[in-house]
Amino acid sequence: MPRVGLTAERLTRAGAELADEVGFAQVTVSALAERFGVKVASLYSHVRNSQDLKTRIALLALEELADRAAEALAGRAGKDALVAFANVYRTYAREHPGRYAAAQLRLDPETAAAGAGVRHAQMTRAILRGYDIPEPDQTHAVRLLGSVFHGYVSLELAGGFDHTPVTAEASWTWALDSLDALLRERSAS
Amino acid sequence: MPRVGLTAERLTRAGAELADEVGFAQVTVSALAERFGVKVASLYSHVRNSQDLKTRIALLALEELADRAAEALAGRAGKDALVAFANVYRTYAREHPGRYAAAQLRLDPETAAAGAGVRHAQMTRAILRGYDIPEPDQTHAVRLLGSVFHGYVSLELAGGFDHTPVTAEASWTWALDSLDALLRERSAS
DNA sequence: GGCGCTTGCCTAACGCATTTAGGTATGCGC
DNA sequence: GCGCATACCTAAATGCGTTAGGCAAGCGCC
Repeated sequence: MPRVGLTAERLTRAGAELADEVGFAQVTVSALAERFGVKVASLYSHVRNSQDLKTRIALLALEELADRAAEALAGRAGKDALVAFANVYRTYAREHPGRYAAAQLRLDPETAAAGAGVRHAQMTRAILRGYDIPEPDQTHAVRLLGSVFHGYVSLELAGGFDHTPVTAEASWTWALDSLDALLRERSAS
Repeated sequence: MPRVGLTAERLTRAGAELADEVGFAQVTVSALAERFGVKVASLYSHVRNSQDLKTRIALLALEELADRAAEALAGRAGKDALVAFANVYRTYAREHPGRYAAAQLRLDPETAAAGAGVRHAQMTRAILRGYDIPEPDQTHAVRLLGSVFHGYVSLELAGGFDHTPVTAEASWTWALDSLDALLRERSAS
């Protein structure tokens, strides 16, 4: 019986792919073992348990998202940065629905802090630099942006925007235009 | 062995309570049977399977939410209606986190259409009557409102707004003020 | 009050996922 | 070519979901 060469990272990546294919909730130790042509128990040498595996996938997704967002933000400011950043989230969720669902996993605070969570917070705040909004409004604005991005993407992914002549694209653009106008309104200048 | 008097409705209500106590994901046929002091198989006379049970809980939550929202909207218009409606969602999610999670369950289209989903859509649109927004902007606005409500509540419930001096309350009020201003801006008048 | 019938709840059994304990053999370093 | 670490295995326990079939509770009827 040849050695497959499992590692925690390979399992995590394969788990992420599996999540995109069949949904994060359907990611199971058994399914992953089958995908590698290996017995279930073998995975427990590399991953503590099912929860550990899911946490790793969540952290991978958060990392990937943060990387994409950082690249999108580079060299942009103002509305340009806002739109680019927002589109990273939306595109990632559409391309990788399973990973996006994984990123929503409730992590215990230390795990979240150790991961890319901090980078996300910093980047959202960075967008607002172009709008020059004083505290505490800046924190309010960070939360509003996060809510709109996450809320819109969730509802769209859940199919909430189907069955209407008005496209999800158009509403997305409208929402971003509105947010931009709103932030300019709240600017200190 | 005395008859307990199980019905689908009693199971659904108990399931909803259980969801609020331990989380929707932890609502299981076994746990529910134990709560009634009854063997697991007995539930299958009243509920088709685990999925059916979860669907019933989701529909109950959607119904309750719609009822509360309808009551909040009665006799209100404009920003008053907006704030009241938004607070119904937020308060419900805080009081009944398990039920709120249940309401997010992916339902097949016919089930969703038969339930309270339509009422929710109609009520969100009703809020906008006070702002007199023409189509297609009205649809865009409906989606933006839904995104903010759902997104904010989700993030707050996930603990995303802890660990800062700025309270979640203040940001919520700020967000609603901003939405009101934005909608007045887009009004046809 | 006794009779039968519906049906609420039961026991028994199977399938599948998770997890642990302990065995085997592979292939790297010497 | 040898030894050792360890990658992967078998075996077995546990727990949840689900189905099939049985017993008796309590209602309706006389």
